[in-house]
Amino acid sequence: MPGGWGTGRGLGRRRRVMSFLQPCILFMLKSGEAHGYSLLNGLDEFGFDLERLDPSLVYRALRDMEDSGWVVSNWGEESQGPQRRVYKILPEGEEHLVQWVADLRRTRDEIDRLLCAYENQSQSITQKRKEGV
Amino acid sequence: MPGGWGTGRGLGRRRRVMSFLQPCILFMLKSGEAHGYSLLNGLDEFGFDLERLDPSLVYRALRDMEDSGWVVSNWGEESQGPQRRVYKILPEGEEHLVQWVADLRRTRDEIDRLLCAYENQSQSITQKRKEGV
DNA sequence: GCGGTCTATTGACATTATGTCTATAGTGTT
DNA sequence: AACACTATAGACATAATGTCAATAGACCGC
Repeated sequence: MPGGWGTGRGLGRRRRVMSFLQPCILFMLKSGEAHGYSLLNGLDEFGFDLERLDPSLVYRALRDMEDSGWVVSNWGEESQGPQRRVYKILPEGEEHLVQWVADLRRTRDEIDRLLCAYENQSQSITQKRKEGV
Repeated sequence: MPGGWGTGRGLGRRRRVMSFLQPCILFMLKSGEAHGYSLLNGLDEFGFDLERLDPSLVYRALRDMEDSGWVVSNWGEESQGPQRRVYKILPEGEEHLVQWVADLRRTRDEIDRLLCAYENQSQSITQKRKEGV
């Protein structure tokens, strides 16, 4: 949603989030600050296949969220290895996550509606076949 | 999926369908042939807001699906009003819908996973507060 | 018989979201 | 030194959507 949404027609404000990436990362940040690489490795919990997931997507998501004002970063205390940028969630980010969750819930319900309709239709066909119609 | 998916990294093959449009239309076409405008008006059943939904999206979805070989169209028998292009689902379309449904089911489950995690976290915080921790 | 409204479809252009590849850099291992 | 692993960034390509505007027949009212 960088920037705000159009005013015209469309699918309704905006297409639902499917790129789960941002909400998942935001959610992980709720339990404490972290740097990109560790967040990347935590994403398998949400169904991401780390073999395929390109790290640049995660870093981009973080930068975008920082531009949106949902998270802040600073270069972490030097430990070992290369410098790491440590991200922290902001109140704006928490608020946004609440909305995102509500949106995801609606999305799930809509998917469910289609799935139910699909299953019912298949079932009624099977039913008719059983009844010899 | 026009054309096939990349071979590199990414979110894993492809991002899940969220633009529900194509699967919903395909599903409606399962119960009988129809033209764009009537399909458009049927979309409110799936949670689309017809006030906002730009008709061109529906027509484009239909053309794209025809290019993909999932539906065919021909100009309907002249009834009244302007000419209408009548779409029919093809076996390839039905097969594709099956895959789409499986994909949607996975998508829903992944959303559920995040939602559950989110709810559990909020709950455990409330719990801790109750316990005075 | 002209203007508005509803049905019906199309095309062009703009913007956003994603995917893909490559570069850079420090650290530890062999 | 070559390699693998941690860590991040940038450029470019493509796909998915959104937005606008044009076209056209039919019907309704005045």
